[in-house]
Amino acid sequence: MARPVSQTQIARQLGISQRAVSMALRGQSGVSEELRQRVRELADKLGYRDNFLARALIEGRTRLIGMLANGFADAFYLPILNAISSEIQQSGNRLVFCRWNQVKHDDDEELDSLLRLRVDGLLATPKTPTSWVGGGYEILHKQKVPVVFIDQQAPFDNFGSVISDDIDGIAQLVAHLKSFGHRHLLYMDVPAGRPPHATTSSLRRSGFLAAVGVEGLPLSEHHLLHQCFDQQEYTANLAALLRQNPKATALVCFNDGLALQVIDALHALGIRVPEDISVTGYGDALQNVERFRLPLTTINQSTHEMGQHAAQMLLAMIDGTGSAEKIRVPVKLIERATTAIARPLDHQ
Amino acid sequence: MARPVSQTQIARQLGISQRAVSMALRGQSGVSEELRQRVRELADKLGYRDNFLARALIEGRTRLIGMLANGFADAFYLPILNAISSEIQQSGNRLVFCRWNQVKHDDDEELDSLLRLRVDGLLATPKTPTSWVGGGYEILHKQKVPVVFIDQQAPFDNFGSVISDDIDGIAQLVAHLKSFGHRHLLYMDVPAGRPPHATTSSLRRSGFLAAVGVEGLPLSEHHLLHQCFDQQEYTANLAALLRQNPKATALVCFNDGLALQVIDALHALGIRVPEDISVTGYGDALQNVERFRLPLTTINQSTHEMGQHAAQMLLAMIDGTGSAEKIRVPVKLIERATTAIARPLDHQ
DNA sequence: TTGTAGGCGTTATCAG
DNA sequence: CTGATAACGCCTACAA
Repeated sequence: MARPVSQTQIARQLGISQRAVSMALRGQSGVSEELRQRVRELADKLGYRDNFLARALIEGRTRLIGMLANGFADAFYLPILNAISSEIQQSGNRLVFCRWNQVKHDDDEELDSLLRLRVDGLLATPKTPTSWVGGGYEILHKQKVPVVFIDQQAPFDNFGSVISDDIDGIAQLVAHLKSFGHRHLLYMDVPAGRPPHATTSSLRRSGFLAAVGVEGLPLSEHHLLHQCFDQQEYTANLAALLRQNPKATALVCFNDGLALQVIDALHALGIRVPEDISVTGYGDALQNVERFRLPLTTINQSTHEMGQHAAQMLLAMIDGTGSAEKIRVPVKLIERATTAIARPLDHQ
Repeated sequence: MARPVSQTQIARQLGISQRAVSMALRGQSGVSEELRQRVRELADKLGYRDNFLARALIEGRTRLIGMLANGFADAFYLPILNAISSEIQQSGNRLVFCRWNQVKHDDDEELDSLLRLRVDGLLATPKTPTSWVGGGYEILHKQKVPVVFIDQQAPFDNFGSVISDDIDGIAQLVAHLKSFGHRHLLYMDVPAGRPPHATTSSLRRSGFLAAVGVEGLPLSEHHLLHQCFDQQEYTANLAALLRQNPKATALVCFNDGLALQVIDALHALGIRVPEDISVTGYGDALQNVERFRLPLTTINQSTHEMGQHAAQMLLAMIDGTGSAEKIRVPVKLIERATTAIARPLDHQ
């Protein structure tokens, strides 16, 4: 690919200065109308396009927005990405999409790469490091690059964040189950402290404990089962948990994906959902869920709005009309088919 | 956001030339080891990062790859996007994501914006214009920007393309239905010539006609029903079509999404699937489809591979180790629950 | 109305 | 081994 046409080339062909070309093309005064015509014509003929990089170098802004996320596999993030790409594009900026490094446990490489690109701002669903200090995010923080976290608490004051109300969501689920007569609930979690879900995981777990307390329900010593990705093994683990908690009639799962795994395990154990045990998901991330054999009762997180909020906040931070806020988007319970009136069952 | 540290600033602080800093940081010979140390230390301390824009200006390449697509809503493209983002990132390039303009009927604005950014290459699932000449794509063609089309025939020799074998896919569906004893098939299409599906639509429709001929099945005069997005209206249209074709026992749908709509319409008419009428989808784009009440028989298009092929081809075109190819990815029939042995039914 | 000069942050080509 | 100096494509002063 040969180098594209530059203003200098046009100027040379016309025997004029490069500056005249620049002025003419941008419609600024300082060039005769006649010369402007000639410049325009030649530019069109040669297929001239202004070089965004060169301008960015001068202006000190690139109109590039970094977007860091865990790929496009998780359906939960799709409405968020959709909203974001839409907002960013409308604003005349461009989205540089950056995937999580699937092996490393931080985002430092990706952040470095985005920083070298001189993005004007960053939207991120970050991996959660054990500590935010000393890592790539602290560099953004110090350099005052506008950053908005999505689905993750902001670790610095000058970072914006858009999260959803996990505590309230879990509370709604627990209240819902209680209203169905459930008294012994168990919480199904993802592996502790592991990305991608580290923050929401701890929030929902503690939210569960709090909600159970508020509702005055008994709390089992073994109220929690961590996910493992071998379905056989998970089924065995779940069987053991139910044996330890024979009165349990409802399982509150960290998210929709885990809920599906739990339901499969229950079915493998010959336990019916929701007749024998109720199950709840979280996120309402499953597409076409109303077509499922067993549509999941879950919490909807208004993901599209989350994306919109995040993009708009970031754009406002960049052009100085707004500052970093912490936005908490409300959630709502979606009652479908995996929860029902409690019917105590003896697991043995 | 203040301007980030530059080599010149480092040089000034150290009282040396900017060039020395450049050499030192890139580990090139021409600088004493001792000076290199001092440069490195100060650079780290100041949080120096090389400016990609400046380098791109000189090198004439940006390591930016444009990706033009219709957002993140259509599940069919997600594995493609996933594969692409993965490949691009591994290669040390970055993806600039560009959404379709939802109102215009061409991609010219987006292409212009990408061209001004000087992307090194473009991956696209383009809108299909009535003519490729005179539009934005012809400009890329003339300027010899590496381009790979996905799920769309390439209109120029120097464009690569990765498509899947629609003709064969439809043929497999027709053969499958015939083996179940179906003789009267109808084809359900999307609105003619309308993006996003213009090309695949015409391919599948003609593939259907061809396959029906090859299999020696009768072809009704009214073999086709176009999608409309009002479900009420669509149901009425479908009822009319079935009245015109009382012998029809199988409906071949343009894609999975349409198949779902068709199934809903059939159910609204009190027609059972697959007992009364068999329905096929296309694309295998539905997530968790095995959990549906009615898992769809469909054609799997190996979307992940399509993305990989496209990205790898584009990267090879960019670095000159490969050229534009036309890749046709094979498809395979996935038999699930919406097709069954034909049982003629009188629709009246 | 036009041209010249300087700079944005880099790399590359020269001399010294 | 080092330091000016000129690109890259563009913009903004300033001078003509």
